[in-house]
Amino acid sequence: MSPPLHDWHLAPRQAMALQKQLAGRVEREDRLAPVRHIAGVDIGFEQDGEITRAAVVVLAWPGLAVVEQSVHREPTRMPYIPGLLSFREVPATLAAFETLAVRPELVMVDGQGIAHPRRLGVAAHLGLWLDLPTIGVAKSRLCGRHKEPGPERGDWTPLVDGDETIGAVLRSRSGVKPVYVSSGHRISLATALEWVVRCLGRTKLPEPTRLADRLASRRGK
DNA sequence: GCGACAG
DNA sequence: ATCTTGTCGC
Repeated sequence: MSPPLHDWHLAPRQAMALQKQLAGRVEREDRLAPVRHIAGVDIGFEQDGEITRAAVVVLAWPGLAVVEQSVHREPTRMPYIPGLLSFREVPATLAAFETLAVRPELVMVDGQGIAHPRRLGVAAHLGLWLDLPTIGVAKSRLCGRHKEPGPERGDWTPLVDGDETIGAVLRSRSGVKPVYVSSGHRISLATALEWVVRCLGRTKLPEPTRLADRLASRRGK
């Protein structure tokens, strides 16, 4: 389905060099097909982190009804290293995607898109491998500076690193810590923000990510 | 050298 | 990420 871009088992040093190279291939402009299905992605762990559990939930648009789910478990490959999260989580995610009957036109990932030191967070990296539009929706900040967004749902402020705007800090729900939204691949920040807001339910996280999070952590409802 | 640091 | 009950608030 997705052509191999590179090897996954790399020393941190090599992984970082690869990220800089791949970042040059990430598209920040919109290149979206009509959206009929949106996928949410998240990773969880079992047995003290020994097992990595990738979860993908596909929702229909409009309506956001769940149409398909996929879970893939495998031995954890490497430890968590800030900035190298994709090397730990993307392989398992790709395996989960391969069992899907539906190919979504948009994917939301729990983590950063290009709001990353070398502009290649998990969402951007996954987008390159799947060659699909992806959006990063993180619960906390990895890099960049920003002002506090307004108090109402939908209020947001730009996430800036140096002289570059790498994402947005969005108040997805009033009275709750904001989420960090950034384009992953084949989508602009403005469009990414529109889709995240459109997919908001009554919780902090947009539905795709929220449902994937539950499935990955194997929590019921 | 001293912090910061997605999940 | 994960270990975990009750509790405060809309």
